Amino acid sequence: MAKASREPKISAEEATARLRHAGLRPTRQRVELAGLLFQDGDRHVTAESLHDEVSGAGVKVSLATVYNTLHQFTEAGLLRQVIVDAARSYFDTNTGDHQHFFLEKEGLLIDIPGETIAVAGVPAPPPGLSVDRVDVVVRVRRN
Amino acid sequence: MAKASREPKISAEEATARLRHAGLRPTRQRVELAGLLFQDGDRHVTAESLHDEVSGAGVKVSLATVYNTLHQFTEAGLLRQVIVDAARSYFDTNTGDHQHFFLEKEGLLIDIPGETIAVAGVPAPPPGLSVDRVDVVVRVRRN
DNA sequence: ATAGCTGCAAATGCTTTGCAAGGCC
DNA sequence: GGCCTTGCAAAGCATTTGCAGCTAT
Repeated sequence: MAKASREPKISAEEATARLRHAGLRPTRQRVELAGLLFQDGDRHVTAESLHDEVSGAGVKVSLATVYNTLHQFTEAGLLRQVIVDAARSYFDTNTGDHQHFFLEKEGLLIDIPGETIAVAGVPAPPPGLSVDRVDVVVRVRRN
Repeated sequence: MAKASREPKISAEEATARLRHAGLRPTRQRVELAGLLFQDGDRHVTAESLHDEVSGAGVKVSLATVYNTLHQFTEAGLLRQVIVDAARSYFDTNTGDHQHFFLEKEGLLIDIPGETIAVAGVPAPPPGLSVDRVDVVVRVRRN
């Protein structure tokens, strides 16, 4: 059930550089997690899935640290949080403008490039409010 | 802090009829909750807010029953669940096609009529999947 | 009568936090 | 050395569930 066809994780040096850039101290755990997360531009993880993955790779990182790290990465702009499921939080390594397909049954997220979808007719928000972001979630199910 | 300008709740008879229609037994608690929920077509509640409201009205209903009732109403098609916040579930009395503004800071949901927003360019979902629904959440903040 | 509901309290599942020990600069 | 980070375990929340007692039909 492990992901067989993923590019090898990025080097510790790359991960370290990336962390320093974001103003985060490159600890062993962060470097390890960054290595797994940023190997390509399209990953969706939950704290648990990432913890399983890093644990499966033989690295010891506590679940609490995974949670903390995901939030730190998010604050640093390295990740984006995606809210589609009441039960758990997803984190997306793609921080750019894009939307998602979501397969609720399996907890699967699939990116939709930002230019693909056009949302027209968004009304002006009520007085005193301004638009922060427009999220589109295309909920899908298996046929 | 109570909502001062809300229409009086619908009569117990109306609520009862509505419940029977949905195939739900009109118990005291359900009639009471339905009366509060369906007084107009645009309410967004959480289990806790509804529990506070019904309790504040001097009616005794346990929080567990509020949760159960919200889910039963949702299954019966009387409510729709809205997922915009990782921390809590919202239920919307408007079950028709429409979208939402969401003020995260205050947990406030505001309806956007279905015809207002047009989402174009939704790509065909990956093979084996079909679109269930397209949710648009316009996240706003106070100026 | 009886199948279905309710309420309480306990349990659950995800997430956060306090704090001592350890690691990076 | 000093400050930041980690890890564990405990705490926290929203939500769900088991089950005895109650209620609508």
